[in-house]
Amino acid sequence: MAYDPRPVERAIYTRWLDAGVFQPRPDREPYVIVIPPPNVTDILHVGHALNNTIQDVMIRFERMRGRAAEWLPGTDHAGIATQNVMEKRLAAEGKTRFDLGREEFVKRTWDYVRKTGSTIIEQLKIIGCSCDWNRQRFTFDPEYVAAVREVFVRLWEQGLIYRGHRVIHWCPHCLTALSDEEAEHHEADGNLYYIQYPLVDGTGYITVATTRPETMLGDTAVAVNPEDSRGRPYIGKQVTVPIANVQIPVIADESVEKDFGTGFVKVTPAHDANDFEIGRRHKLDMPLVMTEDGRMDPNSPRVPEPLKGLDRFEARKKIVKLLGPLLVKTEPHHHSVRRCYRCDTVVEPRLSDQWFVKMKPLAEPVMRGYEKTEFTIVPDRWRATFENWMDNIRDWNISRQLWWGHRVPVFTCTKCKHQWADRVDPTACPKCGGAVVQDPDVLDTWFSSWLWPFATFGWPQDTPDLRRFYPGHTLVTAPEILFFWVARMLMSGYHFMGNRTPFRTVYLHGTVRDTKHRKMSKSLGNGIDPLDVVKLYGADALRWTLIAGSSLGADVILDPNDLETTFAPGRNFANKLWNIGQFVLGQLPKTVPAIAAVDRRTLTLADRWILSRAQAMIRETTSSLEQFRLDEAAKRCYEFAWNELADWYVEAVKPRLSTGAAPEATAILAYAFDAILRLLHPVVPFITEELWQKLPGRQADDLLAVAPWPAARTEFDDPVADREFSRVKTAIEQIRSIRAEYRVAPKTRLRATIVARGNDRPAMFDGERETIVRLAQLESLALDGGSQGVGAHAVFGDGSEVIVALEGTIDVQQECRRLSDELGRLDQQLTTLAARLTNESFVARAPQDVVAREREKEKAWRDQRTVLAGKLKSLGCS
RNA sequence: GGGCGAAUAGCUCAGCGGUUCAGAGCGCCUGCCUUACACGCAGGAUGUCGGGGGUUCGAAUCCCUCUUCGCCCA
Repeated sequence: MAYDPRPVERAIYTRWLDAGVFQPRPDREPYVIVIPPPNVTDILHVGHALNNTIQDVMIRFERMRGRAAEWLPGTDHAGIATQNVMEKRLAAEGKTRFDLGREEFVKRTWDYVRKTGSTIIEQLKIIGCSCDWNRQRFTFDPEYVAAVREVFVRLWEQGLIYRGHRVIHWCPHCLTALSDEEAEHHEADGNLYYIQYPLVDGTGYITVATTRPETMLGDTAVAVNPEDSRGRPYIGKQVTVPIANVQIPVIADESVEKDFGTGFVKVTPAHDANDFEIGRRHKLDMPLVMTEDGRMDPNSPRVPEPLKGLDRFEARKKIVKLLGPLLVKTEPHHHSVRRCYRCDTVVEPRLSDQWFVKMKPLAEPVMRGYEKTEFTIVPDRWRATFENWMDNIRDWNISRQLWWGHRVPVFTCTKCKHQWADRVDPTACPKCGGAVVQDPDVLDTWFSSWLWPFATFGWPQDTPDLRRFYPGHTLVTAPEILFFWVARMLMSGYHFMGNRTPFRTVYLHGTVRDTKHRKMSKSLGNGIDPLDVVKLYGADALRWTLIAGSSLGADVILDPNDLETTFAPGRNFANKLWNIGQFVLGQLPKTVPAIAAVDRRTLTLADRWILSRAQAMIRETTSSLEQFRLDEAAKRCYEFAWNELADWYVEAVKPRLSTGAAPEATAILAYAFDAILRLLHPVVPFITEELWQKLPGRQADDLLAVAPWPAARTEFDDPVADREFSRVKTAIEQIRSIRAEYRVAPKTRLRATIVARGNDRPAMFDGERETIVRLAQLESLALDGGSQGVGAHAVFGDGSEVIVALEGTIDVQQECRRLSDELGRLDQQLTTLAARLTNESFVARAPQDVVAREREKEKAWRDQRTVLAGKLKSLGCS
């Protein structure tokens, strides 16, 4: 029967919730993760699933290790995104936010958020996230709002917030300013337009090159590099801007690139950040020629009649036409264009007044802490990127021209113009008693989420939570928001929390992409809905596939068009685990001896082997998780469960179990299965919990989610058993291989002989005789070296050999070929080995243990060769 | 223009100086419903580890360079 996760998962999650196991236990050392808060209007996509599964694996691991695991969940209010959603909804009613007015708009948004804001939170539960739901936070919780305001006022008082008049990134669709990080670079194919500006003195023209002709209406100069000899005769002269029909000077400025275009560039200080700097240096006028929504400003005297109110891209086309012969050349030009990260609209650089945070004073303590490794970034290839950004940090534009957000707490007196930031809304000017107006803008959403690691625990109050859970331990997120969020959290943490880092490790995971390596996105329609996957194959299968399929920091490639193939690894493994469980549980009596009570002298080789393998698995899995190598941990468990426990041990003990009198076997089976369930629990929590509940000896309120993490028992380490049982496996595999090669029918039982080399080998094989007979489908197994008869031969690495009796079916020719192929392969290996060992430099310069190992290898191979050659001779092969 | 990363089996990826190291999963081929599992079992095939140069006794693994792709920053 195939495993059906559906009836299991929901019930298990409810049990965990009822038992309260997701809350941090008292009196334990905390282990803290704060969730990267998803947007309150978001629905779960597979990127969230990856991000949160990684966090869940870590938190479950540490919880089982006995830590007070605190995984704080929540959402952020997502200013631009949420406002966009609301405006779209209003548009469906044929309305705009301006029809409603600010107050009503915010009220409606709140209604919407209250209704739908828990969607993504509920979805996290479906994929098994073990967050501390009692401490769920929202960046608009009253306490959080107070924290944001406190931070703003403190920064204001510290002189770290200022009003800046400069060119910023403006989104004409969202109608707000954006920070540098929110205006994303995109490669684009455009044109470079060469335009002639006539000299006022009538002596000719100056040709400028531009990618954005529509901005020429706002030109206030033409600039040329002072080093550029082509420009010298013209500096100081006046030219006429075509179409706008205004006269502007030709100036010299060092920032102009001589190699770009003609060497002459137009300067539009109000619509280009570089030009703004030129304008400032030369005290140029800075006229805006576009409206906020990206149309040519009808009220600007520089915009001629036919262009008034025209969209900027329409205006570009029209201007190109109007220029006529003044447009001397158009050439294709590949360049980078900034787009709004929320709506993908091409960003318009725009001169305006905004609130900025001075970043240098905030960045410096972080970098000091970074140098002292108070926090680390994994994988560490991101270090360079982080350092570069921090070292070249630029001030942060925090004002947004939105309605949905934390209102900027800056107040201005209408009478005396006094301006200040306040913790409470003032009723009158403290200086003159005049009427007061508040700044209409709101704060960047990141200006609230950068406080997440401490504002969620009650800051600025000195709460017990804050004392206990700050600083946290691990932050798990995508590299895309390293600057947006991670760097800024570090800054706020060091600044407001006594120079202490908010977390020790920043774990940056990869991006989920489709098979064409494109980021999954709604607009491309190449996304995978994690809930579809859960419905089809279960949350465990989803989690397994994401975790086992992505190594540290690597991108995850999934095929949205073939969920079956994509998630087969997880589904198959869950099914396998389930069936191992069905078998094991079916075999175990009501009470099973504790592993510590087992008399080790009575154990078989297979028993000792699986116990030894279990210890190796415990150590390696634990160590991999400690190093954030979740994929390695998952795969190591897979290997034990499937390739060691199921394929070999379970098969080996079946006969003993069927006698009903093998207490050691049941104890070992129970122990090994219990261990694998514990180690796998962080990755596949549902199925492991379900199976674990059914193991003998469980109390009604026992839960795997809070069961102790296994510790390796050194008394079961058994290198001899590891080695010897692998010989048994080899013997079985060789016989199976011979069977397949000679097309022996599966049900036919054969006689075989093993001629064991080495003093204790015969006894060792004798001890596992039953296993070999059973798993190789033998009729009998001789170990005395006699009665070899006619048969197929194989020689192992240690010189032991096996002969499978095949009277009648044996083909001597084929047998000769098999064995001489084998001999040829060995000879080739021996040749390279010999070359190495006769190489004086190797013997002299390679480490002694390597040389010794090579010598041993040579001896073993020679023995093997001798046996093989003898075989060939006795068969009469030429 | 600067920086980072990737290139290994048909696909998705491990391995990142020395054990038969050329691997896993999926796919493929052959044979099996062996009473836990056909989402399975057993047996197989498949790669000049992107090209070229170098360092080393020894290189998928380190260095240089080229090509292709991706990301970040100007």
